[in-house]
Amino acid sequence: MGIAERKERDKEELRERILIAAKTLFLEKGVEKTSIRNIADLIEYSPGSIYHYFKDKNEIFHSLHQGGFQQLMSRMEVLAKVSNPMERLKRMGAIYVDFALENPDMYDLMFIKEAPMDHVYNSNDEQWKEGFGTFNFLRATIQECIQAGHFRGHEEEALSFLVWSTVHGMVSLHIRRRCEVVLAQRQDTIVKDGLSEFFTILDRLSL
Amino acid sequence: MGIAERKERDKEELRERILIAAKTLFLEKGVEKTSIRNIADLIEYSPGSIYHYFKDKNEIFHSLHQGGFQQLMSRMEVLAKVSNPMERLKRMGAIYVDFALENPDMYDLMFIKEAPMDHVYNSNDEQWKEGFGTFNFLRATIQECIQAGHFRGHEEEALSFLVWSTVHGMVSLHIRRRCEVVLAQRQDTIVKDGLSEFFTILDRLSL
DNA sequence: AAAATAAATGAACACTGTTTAAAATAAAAA
DNA sequence: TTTTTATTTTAAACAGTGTTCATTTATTTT
Repeated sequence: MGIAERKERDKEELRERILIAAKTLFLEKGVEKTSIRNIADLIEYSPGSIYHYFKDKNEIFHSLHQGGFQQLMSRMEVLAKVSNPMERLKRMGAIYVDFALENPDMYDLMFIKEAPMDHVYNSNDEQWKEGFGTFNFLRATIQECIQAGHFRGHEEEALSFLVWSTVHGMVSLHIRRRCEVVLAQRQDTIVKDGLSEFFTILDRLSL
Repeated sequence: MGIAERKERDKEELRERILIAAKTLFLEKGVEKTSIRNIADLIEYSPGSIYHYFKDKNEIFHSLHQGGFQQLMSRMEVLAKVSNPMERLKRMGAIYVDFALENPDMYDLMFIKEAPMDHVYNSNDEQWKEGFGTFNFLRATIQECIQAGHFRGHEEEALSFLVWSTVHGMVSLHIRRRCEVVLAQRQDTIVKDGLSEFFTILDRLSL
């Protein structure tokens, strides 16, 4: 009965090759400008054959996007060892920004892109609950900060939203290229610089 | 000599009709999914004729994009009367958020939607840079705040980017409905609440 | 009325995502 | 081994895209 299993493995392998090719091209020239024919060319198969492994182009995005939340969550795991909540909060922000800058297309799919990904957020997708978990982790950390005497006068939920918004705002303006004209001469460092300004503010709020 | 002028007016009128049709469709189904043929159908002209009034699709987007900035800029004009820079900064944030919440589609077009036109951001279009006058106004205001003794230890440009990012982050997460799952019970107020948390932080940084 | 000018058109080109009937290949059964 | 069955891959086709351009249509000038 090893033949059926080998066939299954072969099929899974080609599926994986499609995903790798798609990811390569998405990162190289963007999702919209990558065609099914481009992907097919790269793996040396016909365009039609891709539709044997994925329903459509969106399903390829979705498949890659699932991996995205898993990646982000696994990056956050090192924070379990950071006992100081303020330190944890800052390192959380750094991990979030790093992830976004290193995987802009993935981040785009996860937090910026609209319509075709709506079903992801309405479904009981396990990976989405992972993302939900990330925000709850932020809230818990901020709650700890408050209990430790920081952020006096602030409300936990709204402050958590504000913190999330701040890092999301920076990386999404960068990813959608809204700071290129306005901050042309320091495109590469502006997000990191903004983050360090944010850390300065957080430190000042701790006193 | 009134004939030439009438022709000029007619031409300008058709140009305007193209823009209105494009705006309608862009906001309705997105820039990428709106075709030149769609626009032509709506104004009951042939697709080719649109190229008599705009170099390409990018130029149509560009034109609408600028109009949005002009709108936002005109709302900011009342701030000229606010002499206290910290007060001006806060009211600027409120105007920005209000504009975004009242015109989510236009905001989407201006700051969130994928901007397919590379040449726009790479060009040294003077008029385009005018569109970003709002950001320069923010920078000037923060510069004034620093000169008045606020934001000690902060760097003006990076801080300006951070402030912009914070308000952009909140409204864009709201517009793209990323807080619905995570903050289901206070969708309607979370942006305003987040902004008020932000104001609290700004006040604390003034001391 | 004829000539010159400007505007609008529709067909064509090279792309896109996706579907599908047919062909090639591999596996199972005779 | 040969035939039948199932699967995988393909090429062609469909309907769409942005854009170009020769041709037609309408308007203005002579």
